[in-house]
Amino acid sequence: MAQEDVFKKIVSHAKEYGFVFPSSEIYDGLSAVYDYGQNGVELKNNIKRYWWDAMTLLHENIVGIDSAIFMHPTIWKASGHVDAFNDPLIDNRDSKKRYRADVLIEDELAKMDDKINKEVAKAAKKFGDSFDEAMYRATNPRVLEHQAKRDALHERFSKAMNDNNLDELRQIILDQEIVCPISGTKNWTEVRQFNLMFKTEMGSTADGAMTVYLRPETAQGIFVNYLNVQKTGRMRIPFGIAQIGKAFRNEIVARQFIFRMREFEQMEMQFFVRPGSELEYFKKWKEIRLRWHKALGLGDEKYRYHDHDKLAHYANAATDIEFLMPFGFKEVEGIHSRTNFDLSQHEKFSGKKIQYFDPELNESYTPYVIETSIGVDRMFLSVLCSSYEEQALENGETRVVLHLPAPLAPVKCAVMPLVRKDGLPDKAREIVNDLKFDFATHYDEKDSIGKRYRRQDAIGTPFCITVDHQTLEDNTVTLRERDSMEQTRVSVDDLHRLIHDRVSLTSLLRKLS
RNA sequence: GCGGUAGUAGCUCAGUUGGUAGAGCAUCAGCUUCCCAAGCUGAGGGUCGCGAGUUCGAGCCUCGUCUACCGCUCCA
Repeated sequence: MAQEDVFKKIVSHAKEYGFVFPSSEIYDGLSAVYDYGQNGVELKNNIKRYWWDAMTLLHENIVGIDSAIFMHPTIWKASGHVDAFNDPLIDNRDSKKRYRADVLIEDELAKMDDKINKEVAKAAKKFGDSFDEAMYRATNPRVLEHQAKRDALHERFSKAMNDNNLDELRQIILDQEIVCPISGTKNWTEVRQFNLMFKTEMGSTADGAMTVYLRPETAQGIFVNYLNVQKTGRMRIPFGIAQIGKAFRNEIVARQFIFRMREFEQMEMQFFVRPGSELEYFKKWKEIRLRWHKALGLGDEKYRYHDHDKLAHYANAATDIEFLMPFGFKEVEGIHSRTNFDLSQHEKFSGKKIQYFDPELNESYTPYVIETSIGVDRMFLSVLCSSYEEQALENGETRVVLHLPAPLAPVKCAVMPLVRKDGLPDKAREIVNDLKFDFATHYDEKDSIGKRYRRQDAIGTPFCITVDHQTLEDNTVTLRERDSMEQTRVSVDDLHRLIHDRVSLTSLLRKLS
């Protein structure tokens, strides 16, 4: 089966079994927004719990916070998000290529400069040593004419950019007869602005309202709380702050199911270190994070690092942990050495001193930061995709089974009476009422036992407990394991321990330390 | 955002030249059933993505719109 077909089946399966639904589906949906269903939310919560415990329980120098989605708008100026994601874009209808309108005009300006410079260079060659470039530029009529046109355009362009006048930008492109480098035509669309940040207003009256943004990343909530946590938690460098929360990006295109959504959830940890030691910690966190992924047992060969050659303005090292999805290796987690960029920016914009006094060095500095940032939804997708199997059975039938890591499974065990009579349901209920305090437990008495097993396979339940007539005699049940389909006869008294050994997060966490 | 393709029950799909919607699986109730989607009886569920138009009449034709997939494009 082609990988795309597998992916389609996984998407269907996710809906059919209550993992992921398209948002607002009865109103025809909302592009690139999805809801998690009754099983999806459990799986997602388990993933988050695994990450949270791995960070905060296993590292005594990492603490968590939960910052608000709304933040002071200046934060996004300091972080660079306001300026960096306001590109005016224009499409050429013939070549179907998209350009930044401002870049097209800047190129045109550069061309005009070239023309003038060539003119000057030609004159310089002609006149030799006695050539006075400044004088020539100031007096030659042709140069002056070109320069005037160029300056006029520059002024018009600057004004349009300052006023955020998109129609004017388009008009400039038309007036200058700028053509698409591919198609050579002037068949342009409107200029549109894509700001990746969602805007809203805070304050009830129109004139008193303030524009605020839905955060495009959770990291800034950590940076602006750095001082609070460091001081109140008596934290000493190196230390980390972890956070799980929603973030919002108004993506131009958002595709591939929950891989790229407009509303998504991040699990981020910012680790503050002494300047100069950042690359050492960068390396360390790359390893720690990969180990966290691999401990799930989804398959070591499905992971790879992707080191960035081109670094963002704030970073001095960056790598992705990529996972093999049905549509190829895709970024699931990013590990970045963000230098002291963010804290320095907030120091500058807030006017507050954000420094750490290092008692060992007896000096103050702005800490450097290593960031580990993982998308919850992408993690969810990687777990779902690698767990999905259409398995051919010996009897010629197929079963769909989710081989979810047991600690992440939405339901840990299902208890079912073999038949619906002779007091077996009562006995099964009794077992459920004992297990339900510790494990997500299902009870099911409907349909044949085989059908019930398949239903649990489809949502990845690791254990099925079946009550039969022998149970009434000797208090034993059969414990059926999801992946092998093998059954063992065990005492009801041992159930708790047997299940706990397999489904508790502890077993996963122990692999990490 | 552009281009192409598609949208009918929870899922997978059928639906003839335009004549008031079907199947399998799933769901629910009951019977049967001593371990891997068995069987029997019955039931519920769709204004055919949404909105206009053409027509005596639209799931089918036309336009618009929303959503998804594929290809561009973008991705701190």
